[in-house]
Amino acid sequence: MLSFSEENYLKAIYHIEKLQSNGVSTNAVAEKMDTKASSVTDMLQKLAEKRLVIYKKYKGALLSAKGKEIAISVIRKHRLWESFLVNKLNFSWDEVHDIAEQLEHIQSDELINRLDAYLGFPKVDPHGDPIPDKDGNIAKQEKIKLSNLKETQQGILVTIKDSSDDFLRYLDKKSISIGSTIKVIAIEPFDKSILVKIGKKELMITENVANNLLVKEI
Amino acid sequence: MLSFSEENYLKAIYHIEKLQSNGVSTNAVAEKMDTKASSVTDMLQKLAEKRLVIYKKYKGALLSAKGKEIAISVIRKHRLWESFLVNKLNFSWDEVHDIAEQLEHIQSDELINRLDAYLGFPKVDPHGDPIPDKDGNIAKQEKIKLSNLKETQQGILVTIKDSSDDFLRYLDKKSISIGSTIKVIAIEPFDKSILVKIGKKELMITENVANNLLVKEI
DNA sequence: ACAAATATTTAGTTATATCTAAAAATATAT
DNA sequence: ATATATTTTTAGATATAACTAAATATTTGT
Ligand SMILES: [Mn+2]
Ligand SMILES: [Mn+2]
Ligand SMILES: [Mn+2]
Ligand SMILES: [Mn+2]
Repeated sequence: MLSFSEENYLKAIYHIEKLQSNGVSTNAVAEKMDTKASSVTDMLQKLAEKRLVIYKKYKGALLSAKGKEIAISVIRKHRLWESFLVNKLNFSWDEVHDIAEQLEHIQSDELINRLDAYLGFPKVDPHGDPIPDKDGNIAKQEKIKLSNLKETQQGILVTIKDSSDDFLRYLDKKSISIGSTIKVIAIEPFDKSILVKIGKKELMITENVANNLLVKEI
Repeated sequence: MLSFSEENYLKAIYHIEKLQSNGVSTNAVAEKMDTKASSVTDMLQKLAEKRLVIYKKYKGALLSAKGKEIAISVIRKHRLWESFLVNKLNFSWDEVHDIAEQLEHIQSDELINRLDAYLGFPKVDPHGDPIPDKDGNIAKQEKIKLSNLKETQQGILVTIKDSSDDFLRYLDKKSISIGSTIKVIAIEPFDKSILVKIGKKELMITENVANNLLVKEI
């Protein structure tokens, strides 16, 4: 039985690992966890002792098979609870993350598997992120940044990369949601801002926004 | 923001207070929490410092208004989650307590109030215990021990006093559930065992069982 | 290759929550 | 009333998970 803190570290390492190929640095974890590097070192040593990460001094950490399995199970729980909050309790997608941060640590396989069934085995959470199944398999999503599309191309929004409350509320305001079809009308060479068409409306979005909208090209 | 441990102590004190009129003794709390008296003393001092209990050395503790409010809110969460687990996720009533012990510490008023609404504002949990409303009001239940009924009297089962898994499974096996009408046919003077009629079946129960079945006389 | 900058670890401190053993207060029984 | 038993508190220890400051290792730029 791991502490909340240990589980959160494993999850953070998992997310950072996906962005790089080398070992996850102490500082990267410290930034993600909003803590100090020295605290991270302590925890990495403890997790290494428990064989949940492979850790070499000054060289960073990588999840072991067991560590990865736990990280994925925490992510599964997080995303299923977010789905429950949105689909059953009618929370909006910008309100659920902090509550799911708590719920993801509830220990009961039976609970999470029944919740999964109750929700109809959803494939993605309210932000379009894939939900690992009970064996830890994660469906591969075909997705590219909207900013990689060229003029006249279009895509279906599948995932929000930045799930901050502010960004999610911006999207609500502009009526952009998972499943929206987005067509690139024109790209401004000066600042890479993009004129897009969503439904019947045309809309100007910044490059930053376009970098955080992951679409499946159609 | 209180720790899980502080919340659990407040809940334990609340439950013990209801059984007695005087201050709650250190030992009583230690037994309920399955911990040592010295640990309880530490915690009572801390809770007194935070004005959640009124504590006099060697004289035990009583909840302050604020402490009582928190205890009731934890109990509300516990019972609502138990209701969710049974009514929505189809757990049986003997499987939900331990999971609710974890869920009761999730911090979000919005969550618990939406859950309450989602469940249709249930008045009692799966064991017949009353669920406090969001203002902390607890509906008063008219209930007496089945063992207090005399021959030929009958009652409707409203609450299970001992909610241990073993007792709940015993009741399942005998098809006794909340709402069952139970009629006292005969009381054996020697050991106070009772012959009861439930539905169409007659059944012999021990005095101990009868003490843990709380009924509304009809 | 070396100095400077940066990243990481170590050492020592704090806070929480537990424990055991000993001391002190209270309750009980003759 | 006084000895004995019981309950409760205190003192001191351990484990977890943070922190700051200092030491050390690694990386970068010239
Ligand atoms: Mn989230
Ligand atoms: Mn999400
Ligand atoms: Mn319970
Ligand atoms: Mn209950």
